[in-house]
Amino acid sequence: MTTVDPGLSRLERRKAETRREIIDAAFACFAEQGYHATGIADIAARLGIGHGTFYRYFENKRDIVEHVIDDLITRIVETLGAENAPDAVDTLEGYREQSARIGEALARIFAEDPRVPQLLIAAAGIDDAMRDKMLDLFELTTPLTAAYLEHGVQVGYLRADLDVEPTAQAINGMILGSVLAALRDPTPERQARLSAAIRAVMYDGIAVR
Amino acid sequence: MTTVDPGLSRLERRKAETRREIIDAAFACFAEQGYHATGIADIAARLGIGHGTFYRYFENKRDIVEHVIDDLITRIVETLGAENAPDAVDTLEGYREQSARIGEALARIFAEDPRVPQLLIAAAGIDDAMRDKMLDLFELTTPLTAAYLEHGVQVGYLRADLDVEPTAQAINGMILGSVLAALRDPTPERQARLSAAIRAVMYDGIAVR
Amino acid sequence: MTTVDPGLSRLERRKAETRREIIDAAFACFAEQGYHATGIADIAARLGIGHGTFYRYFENKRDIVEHVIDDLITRIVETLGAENAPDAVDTLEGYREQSARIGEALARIFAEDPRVPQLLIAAAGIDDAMRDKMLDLFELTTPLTAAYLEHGVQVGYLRADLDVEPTAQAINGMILGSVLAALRDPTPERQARLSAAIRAVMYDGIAVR
Amino acid sequence: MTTVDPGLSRLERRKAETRREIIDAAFACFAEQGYHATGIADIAARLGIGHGTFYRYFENKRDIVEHVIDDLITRIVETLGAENAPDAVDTLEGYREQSARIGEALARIFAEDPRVPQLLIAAAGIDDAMRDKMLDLFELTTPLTAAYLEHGVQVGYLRADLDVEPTAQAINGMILGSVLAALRDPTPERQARLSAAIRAVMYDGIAVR
DNA sequence: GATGAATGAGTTTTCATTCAT
DNA sequence: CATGAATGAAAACTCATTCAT
Repeated sequence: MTTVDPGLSRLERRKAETRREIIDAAFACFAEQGYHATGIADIAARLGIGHGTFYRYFENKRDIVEHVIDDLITRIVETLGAENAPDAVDTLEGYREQSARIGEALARIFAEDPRVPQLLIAAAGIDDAMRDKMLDLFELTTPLTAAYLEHGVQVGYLRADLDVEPTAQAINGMILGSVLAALRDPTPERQARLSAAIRAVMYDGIAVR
Repeated sequence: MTTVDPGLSRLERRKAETRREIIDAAFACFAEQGYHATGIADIAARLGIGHGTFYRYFENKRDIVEHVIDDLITRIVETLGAENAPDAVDTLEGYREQSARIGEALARIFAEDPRVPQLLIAAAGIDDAMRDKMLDLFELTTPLTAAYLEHGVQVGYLRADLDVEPTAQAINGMILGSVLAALRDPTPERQARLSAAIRAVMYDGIAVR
Repeated sequence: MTTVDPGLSRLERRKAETRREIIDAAFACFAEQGYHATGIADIAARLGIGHGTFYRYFENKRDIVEHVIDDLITRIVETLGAENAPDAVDTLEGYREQSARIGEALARIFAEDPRVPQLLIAAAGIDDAMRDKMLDLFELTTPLTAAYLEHGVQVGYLRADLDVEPTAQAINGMILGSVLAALRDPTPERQARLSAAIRAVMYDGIAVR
Repeated sequence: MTTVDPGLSRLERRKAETRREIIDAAFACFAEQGYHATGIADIAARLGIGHGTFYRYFENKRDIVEHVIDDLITRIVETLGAENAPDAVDTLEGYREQSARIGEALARIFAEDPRVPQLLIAAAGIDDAMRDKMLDLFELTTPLTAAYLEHGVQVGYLRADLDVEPTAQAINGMILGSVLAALRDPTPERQARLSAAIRAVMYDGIAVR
């Protein structure tokens, strides 16, 4: 996914490639069996390398899981960032469409490969630092969403009295909920209904006018 | 917390008490150090009992964590159930107040003792069965919330076109988000703002009318 | 089996009775599950007594197995002794009949309750002292058999050049073999054929005259 | 004892060697202290290796004792097989000599290293499967001896009316008895007398003609 | 005297990490 | 540089034995 940097000697390139492979193998192992149930030997075996070799590329087990998670976070953030352009939208209609697009992008990451949310959940249980990293990831999305809201308020199609940041958090909570729901029932129809409900709540609220 | 049943011999009472103490000690250990970092010896040491004694009360490590989590879930569900009375509310205003009350009850459980959400998160990483139990817990709240919505629609103060169940999930997602947010920033002001924002989104939506 | 001594107070009689019951229960447990697989709790549970009570009657696990085995040996030796009367037989024919009778008595002990040889074998594996006790039991039969041979030689129907003691050992070896064989194939026909073969070897040898 | 297969890489050879060493060390430990009293740590310590290393070569304690015993049985069977050639003997005299040779071969195994019979006895007490394996070993010798008898009957120097198989069992019982006797009194004179007595019983019987 | 709750020594087993080849 | 053999810390779990009730 992340392409290997160019301009390196062949050896360095090969090394970076192996690192990549180890990260991918570790990702698969951790997601499938969990962090503690995964042994370094499992990761190495999946790649067909000696497990001593692993230690030439990563310090220790903690190190690799750190990299796996960071890699994952990078991918998620990149995906979000790619779709992210709050100031490119100037009407409520356009905004609704943008919301749907971002939702789809997230679905692509989370629902397409259920190992992704599984690993994120599992990671939160490794230790305090990891749990914090996961919470950070969740919090990190707040400003992204907040930027949209802010823009919408300024342009005038969102309520002027929005408490932007907490509102962004609330919205992201709904997205998180849909990611978790997808783990139990990943049928597209279900996802679509949930996604529609989220947008309905967001834009119209639930109260009768 | 849960009081020990009466009408038992002194020995039986003492035994039930010890079980309770072990569950509480295990809760503390798991929440503070995580499941894997906690040894049976740690739990026993915290209570000042021999670690062999532990095995007189619980089958094994898996057994105790199961009980700790089930105990926790019971407490949460009981709390929710106590505040739960969808048909006791007949106006939108009453409904808003009820929402606030439930939110506060949850805050009492989660924010008062941050070890509770910490443990729930950590538990999700233990194994597949535990992760599913946690997701179940999250899903379990859907019908509770849905019952409220359903009632509100019937009485007429909620929009007739609500897709009730997914909407309930969306709302619960916001609540989950606020629980997670509380782990990072547990200041009451922050919580209050978030809670207010959730209710604002719920009832009014974010769009300008 | 061994009757409880009379002339004791009621309490003493009760105590002796409980000892007997514990020995019997332990015999059953050791024979069925083996010495190491048997816990004191198993023995107590089989009797429906508390396992603390066990220690009022026997020092420890080693103590009980010692008593179980000694009890068993006593029973075997008594059985052998009851049939044993070398000087009551004065003809080869009578001798052959006597052999058959002893063989049957042994079969009654060993074949009737296969737990007996099973326990003796298992006991030999407990520790050096026990193994020696089992070997002692085997050796102990040598003088019994030797007495018969001696008598037969003196009376004149057995070969004068018999090296009595080793010959007795050889004969007892055949008996031991038949006990072991009975464990694998306890059908009476098989036992009868083996018993007949032993007597044929003993009295006639295998060589053509 | 069993030589390590050639034609292997140095590492493979070293590995096979270590396996052998572990089997030998385990043999010594089991024979000296018994199966249950022997810890994996004892076996490892005797070799000066870490006890984790043990688990690179054998699954668990049961696995190693299985190998130790199978190894022992193989050695015994090979020894018996090497001396075994029923049809190479055509006279009663040759037959008697052959018997003596086999007896000596067994004595070499059993009497030379008393740990061998000790281990076989101890093994019988490990569990049901092991006890059966030991009884199998004893039974396995029946057809070997029976083949000799059969041949002798056909050639004509053994009684035509022999019930061959049970007779073979009876003879093997005598041999077993002598093995056990050797454990208590391993003096060669004693062994020689017993061996002579066995042959006397076999060929001539004990009765006066 | 009976009981069974408590205890902890002792064992097996796993696996991250090191390092000689 | 890759390898996997070796290692031992660490953890779960059992059960004989003690002793307060």
